[in-house]
Amino acid sequence: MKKAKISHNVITRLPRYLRYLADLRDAGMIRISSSELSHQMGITASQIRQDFSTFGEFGQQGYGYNIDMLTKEIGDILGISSVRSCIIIGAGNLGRALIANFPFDEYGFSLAAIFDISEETVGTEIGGKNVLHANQLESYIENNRPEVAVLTVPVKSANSTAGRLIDAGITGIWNFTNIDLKITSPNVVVENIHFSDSLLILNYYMSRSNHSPDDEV
Amino acid sequence: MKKAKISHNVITRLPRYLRYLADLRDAGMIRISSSELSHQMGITASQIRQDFSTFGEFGQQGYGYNIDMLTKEIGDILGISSVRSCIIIGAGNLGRALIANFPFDEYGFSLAAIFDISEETVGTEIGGKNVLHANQLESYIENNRPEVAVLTVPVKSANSTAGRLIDAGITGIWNFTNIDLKITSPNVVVENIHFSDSLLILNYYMSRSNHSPDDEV
DNA sequence: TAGATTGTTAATCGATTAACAATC
DNA sequence: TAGATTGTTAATCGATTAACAATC
Repeated sequence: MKKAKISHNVITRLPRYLRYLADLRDAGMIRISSSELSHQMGITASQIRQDFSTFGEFGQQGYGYNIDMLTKEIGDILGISSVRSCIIIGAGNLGRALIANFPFDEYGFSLAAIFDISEETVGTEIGGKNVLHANQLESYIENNRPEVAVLTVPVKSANSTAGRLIDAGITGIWNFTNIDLKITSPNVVVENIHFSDSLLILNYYMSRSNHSPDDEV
Repeated sequence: MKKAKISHNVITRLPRYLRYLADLRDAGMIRISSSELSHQMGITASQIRQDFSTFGEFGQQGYGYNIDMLTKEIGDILGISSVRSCIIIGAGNLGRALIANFPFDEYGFSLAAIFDISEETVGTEIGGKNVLHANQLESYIENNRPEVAVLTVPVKSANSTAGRLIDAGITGIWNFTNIDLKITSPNVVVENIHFSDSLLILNYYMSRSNHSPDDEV
């Protein structure tokens, strides 16, 4: 089964399309043309049509795109409709923030368990879930088969934890630690959120901007 | 003063170079060639040399790059050495996580103040700093001139808060809210951390991988 | 029907990779 | 010096934009 390779750039735009479409729907709109969406999003209508046509024919000549229908198609492409079980490793501040505020279920995930190693935290409840000790990771994964781990542990235990997760059968890691995980298994998907990289990029553009009005950012 | 436009792709790789160089230095290494770094990072040596040469001549034929020197150069390009004052708006879980764990000073920032609107939070201390009420934002910014705001407020107040920040003189926003801020001022730099986009991308690649061994990710 | 707008092909632009002379 | 490795130019590859026939 051969698949045409779809570029990473296209994939990264899909969630953004989804956000704009949700806003349009919330505003009561039914349909939108690529050119109108282009104005709102600040990208070319050509790119929008190219992006969508990568996955199918979602529009209609002379009409544009039906917002509900397009939302559903993009959601399906991104896998929102299928539910994947995930676990959070590390119930520190960041882990707790995700547990308290992040709507995993809106994005096709269900949060199944929380792990930590701190004596004070293990056994307590966070967000209605009992925090398990990380030494139970392997047995939990074998028995419950979650697919994804949210990695919010300190940097120094990041790689060892990731290794254990993968050995136990985890196939996706949402990595919040500020390093590139050393992973050899080709079947594991890793998606990074590198706070520090992002802040440095902000720093870069700030030191380049504002100095002369004709600079580009 | 005309500057050659440097591509965003190059900029996004700089923090990653910096992380690898720090690891190499920690491992006691003094110098590295583009080809050795290429193996470690999984990108081509050609790209590495191209990237660096965008900013200057940091290497030496027959020798490679001095790690300390290269680290310093890239750090300077990213603006690590200059200190920018920043404030956090929103002392919820995420704001607190950043205050507690994120080493702003390692990346050229100093955290100057924290704002919130909750009666319970305002007036308390977090990370050794007194939490101010958000109605003092304007006066604080005018008096203390922080450059950057870390936006960790709920989505519904994101745009209004951003507008106030910019009106008061903030020129950089590290945006953790899950939306694209509506900002018209051309001199404001925004860097987004969109958790939901990232998780959807993870979801996409998971639904595409593991099905057949010859698929690419 | 006439106007609007798609899906797609072709053209352009930009980014990555390859190659190699320069030189440490 | 000989070997290694850079910085840079040229070649390739891929992504974006433009154009337009198809068609709702």
